[in-house]
Parts: sequence; C-alpha cells; structure tokens
Amino acid sequence: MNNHEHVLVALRRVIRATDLHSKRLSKNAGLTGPQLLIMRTIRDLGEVTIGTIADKVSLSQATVTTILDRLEHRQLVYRVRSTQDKRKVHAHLTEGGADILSRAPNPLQEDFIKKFQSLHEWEQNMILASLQRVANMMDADDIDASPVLDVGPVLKDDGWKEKA
Amino acid sequence: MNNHEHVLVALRRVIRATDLHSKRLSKNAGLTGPQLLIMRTIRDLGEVTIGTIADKVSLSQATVTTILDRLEHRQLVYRVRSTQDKRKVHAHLTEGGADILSRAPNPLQEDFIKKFQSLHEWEQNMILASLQRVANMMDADDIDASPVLDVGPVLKDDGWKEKA
DNA sequence: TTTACACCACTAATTATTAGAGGTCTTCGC
DNA sequence: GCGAAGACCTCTAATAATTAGTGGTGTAAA
Repeated sequence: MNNHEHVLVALRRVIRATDLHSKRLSKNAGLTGPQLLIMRTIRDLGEVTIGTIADKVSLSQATVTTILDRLEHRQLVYRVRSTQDKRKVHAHLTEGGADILSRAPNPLQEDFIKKFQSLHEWEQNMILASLQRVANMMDADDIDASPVLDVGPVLKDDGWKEKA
Repeated sequence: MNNHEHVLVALRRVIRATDLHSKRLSKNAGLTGPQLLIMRTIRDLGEVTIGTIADKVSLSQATVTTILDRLEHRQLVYRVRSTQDKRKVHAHLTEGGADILSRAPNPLQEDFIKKFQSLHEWEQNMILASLQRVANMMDADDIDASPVLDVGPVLKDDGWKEKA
C-alpha cells in the first residue's frame, strides 16, 4: 500500500464516519451505509469476488462476508461459487436488490474519491487535516439526519444464522 | 503427532509403496490405490470432509483435493458444500462409485494397521526395519502384478480441467 | 530408448468463512 | 433520563479447501 492509498483509506474512513455511517441511515431506512456501499460496488463492477469488494470498499474480507450474509438473508444479493476457481465466490444483486438500489440516492462517493486522488499530496494532507478539525467539532450532533431510503423495517434477529 | 503415529504413517507409506501403489493397479484397472483408499474412506465414514479424509489416509488436503477432482470427473464421487460451515465440503459416493467399490477386492489395510498398532513399540520398529530391508531387495521387480479391478480405460486428459 | 502423458505427493500461496472480542447505535422498559 | 438488550460494524486469528508450482513414478507409444 503506497502513501497515496493510505490517504485514500483515511478518506474513506472519514466518509463512513460522517456521511454514510449506519447511525445515520438506520434511523428510518432498512439499509446501512456499508450495506449500500457494498451493493453499489456489486452493481457497478458486475461479477465480483468478495476479495475485490473488500479492496474497493476498504474493509476486511471477513467484514464483507458477514455483511453479505445479512444481505443474502434478505434476498438482496446472492452468491455463486466460481467453477473456474472454487476458492472464489461471486456476488450478484437479486432483482429486488437492484430495484431497491435504483431508488437509493447516489452519494457521489466514487466521483469524489476520484477527484481527490487527482490532487497533489500536500493538498490531500491539508484537506485531511481540515476534516480532522471539523470532525473534532462535530460532537454537538446538531446536523439533521433525515431519512434517505425506506425499504421496510430493520432486520430482526429471528435466529436465521444457525450455529454449527 | 506422537511416536505411535509416526510409525503408523511410515507403515502407510510402506503399504502404498508395495501393495497398493498405482503402478500395480493402473496396469489394467481403472482405479489406482490412493483412489480406492479414498473411496473406501468415504464409504465407511459416510458424510466426511476433505480434511477428515486426509487425516484418515495420511495424505495432505491438497493431494486429496486433486484425487477427488479426478474421481468427481469420472462421476464416482460428488462434493457438497456444507451449509452449516461454508468452508467445509462433504464428499459422497455416487451410485456408480458405490457399485464399483463393492466389486473391488478388500485389501484388509485397516485391519492390518489396527493389529500393528496393538504391538509394542520395539516390535513395530523391528518390523519396519525388516520391511525396509525387504524394500531394498525389491528392485528385481519379479513379482506378478495381476489385475485387481477393471472399470474401463484409464482417464485420458481431454482437457476437462479448464485453467483459469 | 526416448517421449509423452497420466498420476501421485508435497509445500506455499490464495480465497472465503468462522470464532471471538470489542465497539456504536437504537429501542424498550423503568 | 438510565440501563439493558439487540442489531450491527469491524477487526485479527484460526480454519478449510483449492490452486500453483515442483518433482517424481509408471505406462504406453514412437
């Protein structure tokens, strides 16, 4: 991981911690930030492995796996194990998943990241430092968190994940 | 792995190198020694994972995987991925596989191993040393290798294993 | 005899999943 | 408001199977 990517990861963390964190979306909507992010990645990249998703969204494979478990249980995505390489698993959106996603607002994350990447390093560092100061000031929690997407009630734990 | 087990592994190697190695069986029959050994393990243990097979036959998981590939291609076994633990894969015999196996001679390997295990360690070591001497004398290759099992021609490489 | 090919077996690397631990946020009852 | 419960996120470490790569043996064909 080069220096550039470190900055990028930091930026993604900032985005997750502000715009798209679960505390914002889960208030009234059925999908959390990471869930939306992963579903968009699947939509945009087509047939995509768990490892590729993890790279794109800067999360561990283990985290992506557990999030996909929840999405699969709600029948928003499904998995297909590759026949070429049986280690790999491809994730796909179901019809319902694609439908819900099409009605979700686009946060322009990827555009933003692409533009950010085109900046000089000193510019990136300056922006990140500024964001840090902003984040420190945000404890007041006086920003409106209006509902973004409504796909029904949040998943209840009805024991769908049977233990071995 | 304790001392006892080391002896057992050595013994299995001796068995493979003499009675059941592929050079003996593949002459006229369709199944090699390791293939038979693995199929018997599946039959005797029922729903069994690759790791368990590898333990039982003292081979690496990787080796068992490749041998199962060939057996599966010949439709003698099939794999089912566990729903409880998606890392695991269960191997089963197909009807045809069970049929062929029922007509194969039983080499009494497991009986032999069990009896051997009941011996004192110095006895085991003595026997292994004797076997080693016998093995050194076997280069003459004057032992008849009569066909044991005939299930048709040996698998030809018709490109069934497509590369990624 | 040489050559090609199928097979065996290993180690190391790769991919996904699970276990376990720690954390945040929301809801529900008091 | 406060505390507990539940759903979720995230990580590291362990686990399971597969694949890549290497080297070897045996058989059959040229």
